[in-house]
Amino acid sequence: MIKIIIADDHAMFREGIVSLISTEKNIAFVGEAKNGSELLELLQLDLPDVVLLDIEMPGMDGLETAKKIKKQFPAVKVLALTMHSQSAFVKNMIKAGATGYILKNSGKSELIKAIETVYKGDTYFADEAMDSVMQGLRNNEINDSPLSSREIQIIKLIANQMTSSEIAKELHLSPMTVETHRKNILLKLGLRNVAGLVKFAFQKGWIE
Amino acid sequence: MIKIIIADDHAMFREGIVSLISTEKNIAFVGEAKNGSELLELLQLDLPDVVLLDIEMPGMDGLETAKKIKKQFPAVKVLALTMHSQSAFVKNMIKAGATGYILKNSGKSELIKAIETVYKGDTYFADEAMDSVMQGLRNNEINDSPLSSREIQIIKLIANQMTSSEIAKELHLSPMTVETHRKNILLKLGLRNVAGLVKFAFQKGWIE
DNA sequence: CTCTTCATACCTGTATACAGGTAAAATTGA
DNA sequence: TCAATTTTACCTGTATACAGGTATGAAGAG
Repeated sequence: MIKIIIADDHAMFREGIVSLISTEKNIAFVGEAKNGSELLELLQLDLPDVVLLDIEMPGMDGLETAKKIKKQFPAVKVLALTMHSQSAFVKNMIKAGATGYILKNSGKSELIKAIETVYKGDTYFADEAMDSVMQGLRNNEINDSPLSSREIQIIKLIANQMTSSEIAKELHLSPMTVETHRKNILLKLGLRNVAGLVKFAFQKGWIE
Repeated sequence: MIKIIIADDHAMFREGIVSLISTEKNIAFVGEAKNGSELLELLQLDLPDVVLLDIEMPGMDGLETAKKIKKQFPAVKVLALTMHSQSAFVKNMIKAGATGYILKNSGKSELIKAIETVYKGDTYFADEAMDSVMQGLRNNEINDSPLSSREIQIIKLIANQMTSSEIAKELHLSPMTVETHRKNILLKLGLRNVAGLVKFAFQKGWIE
């Protein structure tokens, strides 16, 4: 019997998945969480074999949560569950310790297969996700490091319609420095311009 | 017996909801669609009472789909199903003919209640959605985006990281024309640059 | 049939962003 | 403590965006 917990901010989705899996005899839900911190609390009470972890969640997101799980409960397998197949998401989740990655537009059979595979200690990655990573590697060469806190801070200000020189004043930096950060961010994320930056920030939930 | 169809691009979510509702004796699924056009095809074969319509879908989105349903099959009730409670989403769906609006982070009981309410011919709107509309009205949001359809089209392309000249090629226009549109958009909305533009587009729900 | 908005296109500038480097403190982690 | 990363800062260009105009044909509303 595989014990699993789901963490997703949408109740309807959680309940749907629980219902969908309920017919499976060798898989049982032992908990539901609507965000990362709630999940970590649950883990302290009862350890599941696998965590179905949504990447996009308000508050502590899937990335942070996965890191903490792997630190505090290394035995628990993390199966990332998301709508996006972008390489940055996938690579970050792998780094954070996820051993599986599937998309919400895959069906029940793939979900179950992924859970069983991850449970056995193997890795399971959706084809679309792997394709995306491969393509990213072909284009991007070296860069896949996540953003630093300074870079995130600057993204937020850019999204607030500020220019580099305004940001420089705000943070008591040289405009050159801000430009360098911008450049590095675009490079790391494989984006072209502010539009991509703001879009990314929105999808990350850094701005509303 | 209430006959319903669900339209959502995520198979996992669709299957989950079908499973969740399967225990209900007075509600039966008669179909599933992964986008708007697939849904319209299904409607030509068999008319359900209620359509559970996800707003965010690739290709023909929920808004367009709802309009077409109301035009071709006015008897079918549309219950909008989404993650967002922003007033722009809600208002647009109401305009498009939806008589219900619930969020994906509400639970099974609310979903069923919404389906039954809409089926009876009444309207059902999630509290969060109505609050958002009210707050929008309290501010100055009455001006239902004074933008023309061309301008909206261009905003979407800008948000897609395209430059003016690329957009010009895409739409078979002069780059100057695109620049003029950009300028007018910024002026109308009181924004400064692309960052503001993309942020606005996100808040309006024009991009995901 | 006017009046208005829309979509189209152009002009002259300046400001800002982007692309390609280099490099050296400061900080962090193993 | 030593290596890696982060944060800082600079340089040289080119491309793009932004600000300030003007203007004309077409479509729609009154």
